Amino acid sequence: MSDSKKTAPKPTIKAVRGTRDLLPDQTPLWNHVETTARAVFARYGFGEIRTPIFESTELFARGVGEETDIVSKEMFTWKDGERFDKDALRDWWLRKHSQRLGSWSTIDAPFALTIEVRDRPHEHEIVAFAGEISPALIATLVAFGAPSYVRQKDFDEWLAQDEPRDSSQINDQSRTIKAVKRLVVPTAVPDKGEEWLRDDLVVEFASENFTKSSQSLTLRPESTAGVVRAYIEHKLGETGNLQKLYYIGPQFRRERPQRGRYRQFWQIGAEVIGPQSSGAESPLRDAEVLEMLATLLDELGIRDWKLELNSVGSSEDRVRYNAALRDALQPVKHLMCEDNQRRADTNPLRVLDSKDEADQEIINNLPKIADYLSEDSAAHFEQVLAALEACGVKYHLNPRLVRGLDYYTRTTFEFTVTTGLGTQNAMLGGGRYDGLSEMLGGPRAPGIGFAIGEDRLILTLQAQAEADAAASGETVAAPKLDAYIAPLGITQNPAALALARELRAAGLKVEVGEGSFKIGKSFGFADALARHVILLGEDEAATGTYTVKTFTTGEQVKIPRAELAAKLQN
RNA sequence: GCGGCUAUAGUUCAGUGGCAGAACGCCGCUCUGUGGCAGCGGAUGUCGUGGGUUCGAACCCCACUAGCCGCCCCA
Repeated sequence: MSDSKKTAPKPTIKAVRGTRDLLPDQTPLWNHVETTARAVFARYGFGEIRTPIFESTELFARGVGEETDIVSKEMFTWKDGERFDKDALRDWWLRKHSQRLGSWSTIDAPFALTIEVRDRPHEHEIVAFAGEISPALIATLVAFGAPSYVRQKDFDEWLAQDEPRDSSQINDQSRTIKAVKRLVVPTAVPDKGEEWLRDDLVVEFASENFTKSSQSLTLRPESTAGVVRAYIEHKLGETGNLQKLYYIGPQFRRERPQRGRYRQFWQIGAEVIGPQSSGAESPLRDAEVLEMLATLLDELGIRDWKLELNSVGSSEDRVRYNAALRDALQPVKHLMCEDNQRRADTNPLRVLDSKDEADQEIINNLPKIADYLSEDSAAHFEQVLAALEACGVKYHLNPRLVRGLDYYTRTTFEFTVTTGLGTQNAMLGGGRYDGLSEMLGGPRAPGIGFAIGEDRLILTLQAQAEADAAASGETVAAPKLDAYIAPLGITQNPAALALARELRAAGLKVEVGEGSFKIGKSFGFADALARHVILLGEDEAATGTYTVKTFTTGEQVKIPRAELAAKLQN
């Protein structure tokens, strides 16, 4: 015992910031939400689409918008397939020095090593000259001509600082060594001396790009862009039909985690998109989507949702409104808070979102988007409202509802709740995106969609359930298995498993105990897990009649094996 | 990304410079074919991680990590 305490414990690995595990006590609720969503979507004619979890970075830059916070600072982006292009570098170097090289230009020159700068994988620096990482060879090369670039001492120090402190860091070092071995640069030629080895070479080297086959990829921060990409890629518009697509899956944004805000979070979303001739642009679609969401939230038992609705107009409307806002803000912006002063110049729309109390009066007197809608946009919005009223879906017009993704046009909306989410009270958001397909290089394909924050939905449901439990004084019990089989001795174990197999085949939910447990302990396990306990001892094995106890009533009966399954159903 | 609060047993938390605790839960026994109740007994642990101050640190200081709250943004 004391020995094992002396060995240094390995550092534990925990779920990374903003991610979490959903354990079996959580997943039933998640599955319930997803099952309900699928059922509702199916009734409205939606089919499921599954798009990749990572996409080309370019997709989000163009779709979501380069200037949005999501794209500019919250994406998990990396270079994939980037390899050091030794040939390209050699060609470059030989070309650069062809005159001086003369006949040398065809030979294999010794190489200089470069390493990736730590934590900045796309920057390289030269550390030593060598074909292999051997101190002897390095020493030789240093003597030969390397000193103008790197000193032996620097290289030694660099190696030393990478000495692993414990086993968990070995991989890190191996990676670095591997990087060193991989990145090989021709820079020196035997017998030509160090005249070749000048600092300007390093500078020039650093400014050249010697990577190949790299592409920038990004974990999806939202799914609409990917769905529209798929719509374009598979030419779904060519069918002429309206496409109604839904998805359920994780999204990734590198934000500071908070309650209801995670770096990996789940969205349930849907998109209605198609060529104009399919009716994709019809206000009926907007209303249908909103009515469907109201139905879904009702069926899930979300009690206090509120639909906030606005129209931000077409992209042309928005340009005009932005200009009007900018003009209106110019004379008063110096009275506003720092954030709003900045927004007044960079993104006037966002001023409308401001919660700064002192600025509210100014904001309320700013031009209203409604006054800048084109006739088409205004008529479209009116028809959406009319259809909602016909369906009896309550909404609140919020002229200050401005959404942060660039692709939104016309109808925008948000469903908020008051339970369980604190200030992150937006549980769901969406809107129309009539120009998105074109932005992604596709055909004209107006659309409307939404994304539900599943994590937030679940938090709300849990908060509601807690409030109910507190009000009624009752606690919700986890559903129990139908039976627990308690073998009374290890010799009964095989028979217990055989019985379990039989009952499970009959559709019962069954757990099997272990014959080495004492009977009291078995009862404890059984009561925690199941509604009935089946005792399996020598008597039962001999007679084929089993003792079954029902925990809720305390009743205990003997049941022949053939009748067990039927009796346990109740 | 910014500001604030927090981190001690499986869980909820107490402990503000001097032997690391309570409750619940857990384990054992009373009790080897009837548990839950009861009685008795037991173990809970790198006090988030790493440094520093101190004779002495869970406690004071610094850094880091993570969570929560607010901002920002969004789902």
